[in-house]
Amino acid sequence: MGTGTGNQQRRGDTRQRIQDVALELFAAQGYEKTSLREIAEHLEVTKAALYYHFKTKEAILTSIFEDLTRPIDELIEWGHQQPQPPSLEIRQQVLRRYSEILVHAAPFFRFMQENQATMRDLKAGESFKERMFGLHEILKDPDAPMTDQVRCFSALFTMHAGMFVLKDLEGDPEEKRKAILEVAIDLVTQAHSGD
Amino acid sequence: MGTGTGNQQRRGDTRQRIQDVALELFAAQGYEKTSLREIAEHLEVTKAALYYHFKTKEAILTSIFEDLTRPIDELIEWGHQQPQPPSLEIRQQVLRRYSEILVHAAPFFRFMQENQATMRDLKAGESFKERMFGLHEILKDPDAPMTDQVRCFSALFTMHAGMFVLKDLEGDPEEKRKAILEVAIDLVTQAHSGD
Amino acid sequence: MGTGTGNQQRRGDTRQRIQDVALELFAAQGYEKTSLREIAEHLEVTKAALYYHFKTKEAILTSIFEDLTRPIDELIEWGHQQPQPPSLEIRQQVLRRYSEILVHAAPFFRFMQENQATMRDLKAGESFKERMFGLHEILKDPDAPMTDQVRCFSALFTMHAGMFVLKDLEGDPEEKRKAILEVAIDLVTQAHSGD
Amino acid sequence: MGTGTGNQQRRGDTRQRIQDVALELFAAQGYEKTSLREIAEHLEVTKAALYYHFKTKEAILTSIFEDLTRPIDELIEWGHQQPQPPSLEIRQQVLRRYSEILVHAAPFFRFMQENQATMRDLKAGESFKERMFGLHEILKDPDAPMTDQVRCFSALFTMHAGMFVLKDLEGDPEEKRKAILEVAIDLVTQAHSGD
DNA sequence: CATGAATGAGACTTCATTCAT
DNA sequence: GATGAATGAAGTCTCATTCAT
Repeated sequence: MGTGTGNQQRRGDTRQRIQDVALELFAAQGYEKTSLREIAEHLEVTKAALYYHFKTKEAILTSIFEDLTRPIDELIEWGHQQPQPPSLEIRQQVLRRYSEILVHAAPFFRFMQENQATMRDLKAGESFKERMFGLHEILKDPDAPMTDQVRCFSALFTMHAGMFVLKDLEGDPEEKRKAILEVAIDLVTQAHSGD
Repeated sequence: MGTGTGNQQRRGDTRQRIQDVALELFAAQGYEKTSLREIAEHLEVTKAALYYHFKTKEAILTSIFEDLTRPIDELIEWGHQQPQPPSLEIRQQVLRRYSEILVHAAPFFRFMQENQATMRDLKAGESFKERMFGLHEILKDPDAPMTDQVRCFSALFTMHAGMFVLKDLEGDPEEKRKAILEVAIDLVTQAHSGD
Repeated sequence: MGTGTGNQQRRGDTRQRIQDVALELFAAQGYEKTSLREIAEHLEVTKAALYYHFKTKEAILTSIFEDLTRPIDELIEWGHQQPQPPSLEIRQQVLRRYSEILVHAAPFFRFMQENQATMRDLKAGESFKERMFGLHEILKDPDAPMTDQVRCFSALFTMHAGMFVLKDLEGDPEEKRKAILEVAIDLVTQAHSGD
Repeated sequence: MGTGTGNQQRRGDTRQRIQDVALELFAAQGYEKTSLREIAEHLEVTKAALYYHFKTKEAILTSIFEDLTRPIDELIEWGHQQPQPPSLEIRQQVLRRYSEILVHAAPFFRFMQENQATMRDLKAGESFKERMFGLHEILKDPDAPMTDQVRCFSALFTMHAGMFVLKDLEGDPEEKRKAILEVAIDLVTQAHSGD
């Protein structure tokens, strides 16, 4: 707040700071309702500075997306290297790992969840859907009945929606997270046992 | 509907037509990315005409919301008149009815699902969340363990997400819908039996 | 200039006034260096008002172009209805008429002459070239030698360039105009007599 | 060109390379529509590097102008050393030399022709007009009638416009060039003989 | 010789909204 | 019931330019 100092180690990390602030605001207000002016003001930079680091507004989002989405890619890749169809143990581990990923980048996934309409015609949106299907791919058994496939999807979505509900529902967050994961694991377990 | 009325049925139903077109566009592109100009053009009216029927853009959305959301209110009310905690039979019926509601106003619920960020600070958004909690209220048993409560939420979200997935997943739509309902019912059944 | 009045018969003629002011400024400063802000200020309107009447900046130019270019189209059409190859009398008359056209919309043609680079990739620019070729078409004899064809082009360009030179060269404007026309007519006459 | 020098010829000629690329782009797109970013990218340098070599964008243009315009200055100077009024032979030679000059720096003169509006308020633009009048000065006989003076101007402009037409008109380029020169010479010849 | 980072000004454009008719 | 005309605010983006390193 003082004048003179404050913009200390602000050297070379501007790009990162833009991403951070942008995500924060995108998550808080939505993508469309967040203007570049706002982002710039939060950073105490000019709008033009943003354009030095990113070609367009969408590019900011895309870059965030790429960074925060990488763990999912790695999870999918790992999944594909496991024997098919996946054992129950594998499935459960996929969910556990995914839960971990969601928690570590919660604001981002909340954003994705709440801005589907916006993302729909952005390249990043397409990629995200692909990743969801990718996850489903490694969870499901293609020869299982439709209900079991739905269960796998349900497990995924339950965890996503959990993100959104966690905030608005009473109870201890960590306990809720565990309950959600348990229900999700239960779903794939049932999908496995063939019920 | 009558015979021989020609296009005079277009008299006085402008308000309805605005709602229809607006919903169509909101669902297709999102709320923010749909401008009043666009809506007016689709209707071959001027923007000013919209303002004769609705005070603001948000009012259009709100009015749609109120119309399409009424069945949920009725469902909730019905639920509240049943003995508490609800029997399994009741719970299942709530889901069946809800599924029916979702299907009959699919574009609207798809819209709600994909525009959460936008809805968040609109009054309608708040109301929607309330309704979701209302449904949860009549599904859940407050004395059941957390996992069971999550299962009830999961049932609800699975059906919502189904709306979104139905389009992009292979398979017969009707069959998918049934599978989704089945999984949801299964979830509340487990919640009921106490694990 | 007094306050209060001044915007009298400004009813419904805004579109025309935009075109007038725009042409004036485009001619004085060039297309790119004339901003919509400037045009709006000259008219004491907001920028947004311009957009009520024209879809884009380019559309303003295009509309001016279409209005002021029509006489050329008519001349070309008239030319095409004459017997081919054209008699000397006809050729001379084409030039005389063209001279008339240039004088009556001098600022516009001066603008076209001085903003070729800008016009090149605008649709209007293409159309203009077409018209020039159209005029050449009705002036030239396709079987005459190359030099005679060049003479016809030269006649056209001499008149155009005249527009530009008239201002900066000493002498009575009307006299200069006549001299230019005479030289141009001379050129097509030579082209006709076969060198 | 030498043996074994590799790309070290790129040392110290950056200034020249900037001019080359800039002219190329100015000619292709116009001055205003060519940004320094674009120039820098074509050269695989940063914008800031341009500022090491030139003080402003306009300075780049000016420097090009000065280089490519020198032959005209020399021609004018040569013309002024000839007896006045100029003999027909002299006049013809002026045109022949000018034609040569135009051809050797065709893109530049094309640029000048197509960017008159832009050049108007640049110093370079003024200089160019002066040079054109300078050429006219050594071509014309001040005591001849107005039509003959126009003819001299026409000869000049015909050659300029030729530059522009050459591209878009059918026929062998070299043949067209000769025809244009012939017509121009014809014009000054007539101007000389007194109509 | 040249780059990386940033700025200030300003461009075109779109939007929701208003109001006299 | 609706239109024509306009506004004020704001948005995304581009540009020429600067300066410490």
